[in-house]
Amino acid sequence: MAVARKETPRERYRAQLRAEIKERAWEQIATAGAPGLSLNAIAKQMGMSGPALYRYFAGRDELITELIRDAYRSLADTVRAAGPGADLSELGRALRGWALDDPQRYFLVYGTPVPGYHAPDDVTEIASQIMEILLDAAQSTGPAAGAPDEERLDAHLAENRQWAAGHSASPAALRRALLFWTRLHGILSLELAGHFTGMGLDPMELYDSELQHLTR
Amino acid sequence: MAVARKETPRERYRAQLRAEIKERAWEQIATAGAPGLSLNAIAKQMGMSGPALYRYFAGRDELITELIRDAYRSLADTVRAAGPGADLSELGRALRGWALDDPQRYFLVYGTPVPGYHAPDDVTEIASQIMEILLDAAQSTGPAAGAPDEERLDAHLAENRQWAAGHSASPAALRRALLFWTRLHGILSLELAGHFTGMGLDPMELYDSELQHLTR
DNA sequence: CCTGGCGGTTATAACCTCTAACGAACACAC
DNA sequence: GTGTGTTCGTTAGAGGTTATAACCGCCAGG
Repeated sequence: MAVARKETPRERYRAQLRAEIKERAWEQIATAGAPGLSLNAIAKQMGMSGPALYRYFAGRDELITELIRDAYRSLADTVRAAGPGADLSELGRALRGWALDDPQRYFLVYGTPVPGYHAPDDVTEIASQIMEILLDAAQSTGPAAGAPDEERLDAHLAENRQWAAGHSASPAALRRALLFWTRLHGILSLELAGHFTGMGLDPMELYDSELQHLTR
Repeated sequence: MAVARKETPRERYRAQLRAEIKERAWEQIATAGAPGLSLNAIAKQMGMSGPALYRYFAGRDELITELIRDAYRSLADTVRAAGPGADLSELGRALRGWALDDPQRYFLVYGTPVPGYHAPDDVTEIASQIMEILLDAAQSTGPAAGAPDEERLDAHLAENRQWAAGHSASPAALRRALLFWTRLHGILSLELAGHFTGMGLDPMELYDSELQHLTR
């Protein structure tokens, strides 16, 4: 254990209130999306008057950033919980479950960014942790070499692999991890945004097919 | 020619002003995203006072809806201009060019939706026109049958093809069109959102590889 | 005990969307 | 040419937001 000085009641209260604020924020986001989040409404909901929340968050941006951070952490925990030693199939199912569980949380991570916004460092840190788990799974899943029409991409990835952060994955594994990410995100993103509704097809069939193709 | 009664100066003026409002709106969206669009700011920029704009748009929502409509039309025009008779490669390049040309326009079509919002009918009409062009290209591009691991999906698509609106594409072509859509969107969406920045890889290599794989 | 920090309050500024009421200018009929 | 009605733009204002400032009371540690 670390030093972990006993928490003062004040600190406990403060942490608890911050958590409740975030709880309400998630509820609001679930029903009105991130742009519909209102500090004032949260405060009113909690029985306090507007500016009180500024004791706990520097402003709306900091609250949203905190929610994004939590969303990233939640995703990392989810894929971690599927492993270690999980293959891409399990990771894919875990990802889909996480996305469907709270679409707005997914959009907080992978949705339309605000042009000015820049993610804090620890968020990109978590993102690379996720990528590492993905790379582990990708390496232990499929063949180590690619088909002829994948040569060019594999060569590019072999030369530009700094995003893999020293991971020992083969170029083919790098490619699989990357395609896992982009392809599944493509389907999930369109599905959650409702672009499949009315088309009369089951996105899960598409998803599973892609997943099977990635792990063959 | 249709009857096309001569436009009155009033109508001309009105149309011109509506166009200018939309022009300013696009500028704002490009720099601050859709949630940062402000009718007041547009009015001030144009030298009029706030409520004047309500003569031209019923409100912020109608303006945004109109921009979404224009974005869809622009995308449809772009893919139409690549054809007719364009194959998936050309369509893919046209799509990427269109997306990179104005990322926020792309996000207006495929980005995070506002939970309450429902697209008007003519927008879904345009969407199905785009899908039809895609299906044409998909049918004339690859093989008519799928690999063994694509059987299940092809069967599902053969049974649920109402989204193809009576198009005569083979199940394999349906699958190619769908994967063209989801896979390329996956890459474009992540690229435009900046999720590749700092990874040190070229999204275009990934994109081209996927495109080549789709048309092989 | 008492004093400083913390949590909450109200007031206020500066935005925003949107409605209402008014005035001016224009187009059209006569 | 004159009247009349529609349209355009204005200001005023209600009600919402974020955010800051000033103030007050309470709890906690010295």
